[in-house]
Amino acid sequence: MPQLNGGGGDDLGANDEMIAFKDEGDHEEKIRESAFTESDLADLKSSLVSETEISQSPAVIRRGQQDEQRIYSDKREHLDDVPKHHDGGMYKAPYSGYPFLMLPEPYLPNGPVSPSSNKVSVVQQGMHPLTPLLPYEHFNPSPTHMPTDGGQKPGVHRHQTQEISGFYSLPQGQITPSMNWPNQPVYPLPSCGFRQPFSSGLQSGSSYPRFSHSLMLQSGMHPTGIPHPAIVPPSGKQEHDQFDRSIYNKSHAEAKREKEPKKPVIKKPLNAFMLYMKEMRAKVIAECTLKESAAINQILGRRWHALTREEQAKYYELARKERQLHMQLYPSWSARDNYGKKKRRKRDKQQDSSTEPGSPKKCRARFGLNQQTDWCGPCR
DNA sequence: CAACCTTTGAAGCGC
DNA sequence: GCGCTTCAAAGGTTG
Repeated sequence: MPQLNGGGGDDLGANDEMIAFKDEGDHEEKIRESAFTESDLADLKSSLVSETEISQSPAVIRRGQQDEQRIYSDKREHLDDVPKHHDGGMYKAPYSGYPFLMLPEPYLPNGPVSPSSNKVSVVQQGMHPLTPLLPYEHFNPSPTHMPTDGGQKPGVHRHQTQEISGFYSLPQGQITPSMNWPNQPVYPLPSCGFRQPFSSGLQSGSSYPRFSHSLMLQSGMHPTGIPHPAIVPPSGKQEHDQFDRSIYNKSHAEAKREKEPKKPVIKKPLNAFMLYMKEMRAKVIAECTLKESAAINQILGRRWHALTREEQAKYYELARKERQLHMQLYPSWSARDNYGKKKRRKRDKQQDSSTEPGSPKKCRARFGLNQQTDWCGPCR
């Protein structure tokens, strides 16, 4: 784990992070576990057991067992020494980068959150439990979205407990682009003389993803009925409508066959840099009046390297929490599940253009980026 | 309208 | 175990 106070590891890379996670996991586990009661965790455990029982592949079983074992052993290990850092229901994490680690009671299904409140305060409501960068502004946590009877859909993971689902049973909320992390560095708004070759103007509103109501209700939903940003329609957002239409263009059997195996796609959890990009993108857009993501990402890549270890550590830590939660929510999921689609496309493309010296598109893009060499200071 | 571009990091895969 | 590949987000651009 990245050293928050500058002590220890030099490398914030994935491997070191994971190793450090194992070594320094006690603190993290305590933080996480303080969100659950013992009975909650027992529920989680039993549900995970159920998950492994209904899982088909050995890999699924293996991961489910591992998760179950890990979670339960962690629970048993730390249940008695979990630091109680609650203040008015909001956990005060010792590490200030994660005010959202422990969700206050309003996040729980039975919490006092008013379902009618669409605009909620940052961090507290309407956002991803671990990434306040992910708004759920179009999600209406009406009771119809909350499976209180344990109703099970095909392919649904039964391990989802109410406690964990509480993490995701978030009311509508909106995050302003200016939302910051507690200790997040603030970049001054420059008089940016950036020349943008691609576009101009700042789009009103946030660039953060917005999950449409219909999307959530149809397939952007965690199997438990809890929407999660990691869950997207089977073919992705752009193919969403196409998917429905195509069914009617095919024979009934074909459509049925095609429809059945398609499950909501569970996306990979975001890594540290992705989380950083999500948070800072709007800021860079505002500062540099840029909209083209490739250029923005280059800026963000440089800024990422310019961050201090401590600043990066916040995101590595958050990413680790993301992975943890993702693993708990989808024990049977593997990155392999989303493998192959682009790979096949790329392979086909390489076969087609194996004799070509280079990609004109890439050269064009590089040329376009060369036009941006006169970035203003804040955009470097 | 799918694919591309661009970034870093995590994970999968093949050897 | 190492190196390569793929995918995660984003949205303008391209074909």
